[in-house]
Amino acid sequence: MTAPATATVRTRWAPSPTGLPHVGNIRNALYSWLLARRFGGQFILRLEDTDRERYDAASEHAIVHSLRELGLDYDEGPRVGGPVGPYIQSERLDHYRTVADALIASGSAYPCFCSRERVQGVREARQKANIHPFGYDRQCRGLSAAEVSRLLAEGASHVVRFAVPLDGETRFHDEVRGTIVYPNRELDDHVLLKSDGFPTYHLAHMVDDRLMGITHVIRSEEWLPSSPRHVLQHEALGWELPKYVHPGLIQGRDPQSGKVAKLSKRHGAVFVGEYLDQGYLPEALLNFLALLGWSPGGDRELMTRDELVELFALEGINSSPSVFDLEKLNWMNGVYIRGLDRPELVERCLKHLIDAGLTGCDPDADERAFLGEVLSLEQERMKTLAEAPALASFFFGDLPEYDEASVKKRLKTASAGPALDAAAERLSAAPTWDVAGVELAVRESAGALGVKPGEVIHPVRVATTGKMVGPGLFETLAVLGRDRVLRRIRHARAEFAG
RNA sequence: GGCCCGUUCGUCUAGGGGUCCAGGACGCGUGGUUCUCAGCCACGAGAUCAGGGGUUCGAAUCCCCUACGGGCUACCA
Repeated sequence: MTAPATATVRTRWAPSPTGLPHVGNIRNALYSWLLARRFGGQFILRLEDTDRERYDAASEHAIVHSLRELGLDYDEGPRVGGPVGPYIQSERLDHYRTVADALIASGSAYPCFCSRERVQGVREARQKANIHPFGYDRQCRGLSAAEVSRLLAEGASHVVRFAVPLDGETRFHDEVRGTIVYPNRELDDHVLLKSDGFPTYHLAHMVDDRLMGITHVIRSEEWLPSSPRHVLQHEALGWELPKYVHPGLIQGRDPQSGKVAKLSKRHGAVFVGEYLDQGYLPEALLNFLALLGWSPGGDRELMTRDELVELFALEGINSSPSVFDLEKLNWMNGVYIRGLDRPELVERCLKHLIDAGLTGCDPDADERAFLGEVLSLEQERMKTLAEAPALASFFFGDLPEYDEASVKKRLKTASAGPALDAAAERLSAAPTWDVAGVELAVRESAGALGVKPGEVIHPVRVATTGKMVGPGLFETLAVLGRDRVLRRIRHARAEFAG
């Protein structure tokens, strides 16, 4: 795609603060952000808080927080402001009222005084009798002007509905799907303004997109069926359509039934904050999410944020749904963790180590250096940062936690005792305590006993780390330090080895 | 039920009429490296491109039908 010659690209992410943002929501934010950054435009955050019943202040914070943690900076929005604010819908109610009035004046909308109960009853009856459209039966659309003003004067509760054309069809272009055709007779007269004076999504989003100069509306497939309503509203107002982009949905699998469906509590919807807390790196999450429904073409998979911006294009977006695959995210996160340099690795793991009580909340330079040595030994084994404490805990404290199976296999054997004794003796005498020094000591112990190095290495590993899996033994011993190593070997010798 | 959208290895995907008896990645299996695990490297299994009809000299690629999957069907977004 080529950059629009005249208008600059302006995209938005417009979540409603009714729940914490999950990866499905964030992917749309990502695509919107990427498009804006790719073409040097603006990315806007707008809060669609028009549902007073479901409003949740915590999710509002989570939305802003998640974007910040992921580094998806917005040019305009709540807190930062901007030229076409406010960016919170509840603060711009008059705009929606104005547009609704204009629509009423031109005959494209009308007040509806029907009760919720009647509307619901009608809907059910029509659906059962297969009368199209299934929803509202347009009773109030035929009200005389006199009747309307009488009811209005009485202060009768009402909503404002859009007058959908009775026949014909609505067609529009979707950037990833091509032409979409929708028969108008399937569309009932949807609500524009609720009885509490708040707009519905149908009205609010398009008014704001217009007023905020949004050029590309990126939202998932679930919005496709209501798009013709939005197109019709634009036509009624004589407004130019933004470009519509409807990527396929992200689906999750229900562990019970194995069936896939739109991400939801039951179907694997995990909040982004949770992934971040679990130690998934923002850059890995973004890279992975970008690939769920988009591809740069070819074999390219690992991409930095900048590369993503550089390569992103609407053409690569997929119209078919995709299943969120945690296994692949785990792999990718591991790749990114392995790419971290030592100070970064320490920085990112710090929170988890502190929470686990392995280090103080403000480690000094020496402690950080030690953490760096420890973590880089475990780095290649980490799938998430949260695994750091469990993997590295044996580096801390007097004694490690001894794993029963490991002890049984490597320490409670006839050869373990002599091996530990020999190792302890040579290690205590080792002239230098570094990788080469301890390696020499351990190998000489084996030589003296006339056994293979493994016969000493394995018992020493369990004696000093408590487990039979872990980083290379010599590197481990070097970091552990002579005192700790000898103490542990002697303890294991006395405690376990026959 | 109705309408809309979708359908390439288990999963994410490349591919857009001949170079595809379909390529890459995750996962899986085997082997190598090695003190274990991990990592890394190599190899392998895995898709009659949902099925059926067309169009064409030629179709994963274009058209139609069917099946299946998903979405929507609120004074929620």
